[in-house]
Amino acid sequence: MIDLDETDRALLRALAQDATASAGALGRALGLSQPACWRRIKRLREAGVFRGAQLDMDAQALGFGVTVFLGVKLAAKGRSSVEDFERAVQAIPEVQTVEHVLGAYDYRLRVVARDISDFERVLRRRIMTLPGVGNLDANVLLSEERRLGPLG
Amino acid sequence: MIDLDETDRALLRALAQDATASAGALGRALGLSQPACWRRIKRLREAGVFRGAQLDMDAQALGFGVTVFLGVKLAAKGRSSVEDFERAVQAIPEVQTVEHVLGAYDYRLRVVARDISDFERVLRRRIMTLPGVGNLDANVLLSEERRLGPLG
DNA sequence: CTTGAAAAGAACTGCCT
DNA sequence: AGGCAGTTCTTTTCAAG
Repeated sequence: MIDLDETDRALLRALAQDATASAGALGRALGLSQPACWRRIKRLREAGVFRGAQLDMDAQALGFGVTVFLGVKLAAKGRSSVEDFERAVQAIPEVQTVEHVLGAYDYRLRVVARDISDFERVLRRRIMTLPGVGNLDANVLLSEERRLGPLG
Repeated sequence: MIDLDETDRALLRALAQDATASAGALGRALGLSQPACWRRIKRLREAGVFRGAQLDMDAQALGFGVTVFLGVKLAAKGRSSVEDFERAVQAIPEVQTVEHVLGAYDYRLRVVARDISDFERVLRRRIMTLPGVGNLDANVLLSEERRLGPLG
């Protein structure tokens, strides 16, 4: 845990929106020289603030028009059940995110499909055959907005 | 919607993991020359496949140790209720993602907090005072794994 | 698609205020 | 802490085969 001043927050805000921005460009935007900005970035990186810079692509443009969130409750929760489930779910290509959670569900999955009938195929042949699956709950994504959170 | 060959998929796979990788480095990894790889990237970018390259940061390292997913069901679903809710929820800094969904909930929120007692503050003073909120359901994030999905 | 080269820009280093 | 000047490296970009 590191403490940030206002300039660091502005830097993180900018980087959250465009991870490919250079130190020079960021410095110009913040009224900082290139080396000063670079040193701040280096400090943040060494503090372990950056988990990675992953490109997010337009699923629609790639032909995946349907995104569904699945809440999964396991039927049995022994250790082997959990491990079996995790191993099996990671082999499903349509699953983009696996979140292990505590609450009404045990797992939350983000699943993409080409269309609704394609999703039905994934659900019946992939999801419902997973080992140990109990209750399922589905929510279809209509729209989403990502914000910066309090991290900036 | 664009059609991709196997090399394009490999490219997207690599970029999904590290959006800052250069055309040269990607080309070396794929057995492609730098200009060839660069042209493919340009083609993908112009096809609108890239939504952006956002840096994801370690919330833990920034002092936010608790992530909670909230399922929100609105009490009333008139148009003004929806608009009021959306406007109000976007003013809460602790909310990182707002997903408008269809199903058991109307919205799914990703909320971060410093710790559990900080989350209680957010919940009581921010979330529960949102206009039109009906039922709430919470899931605490234990761990998560992002995968590539079928886009690669 | 490849190699090769030129041009541009980014990363990094000392030194100074 | 930030700025300036400079070097070195990478990346982009444009040729030509």
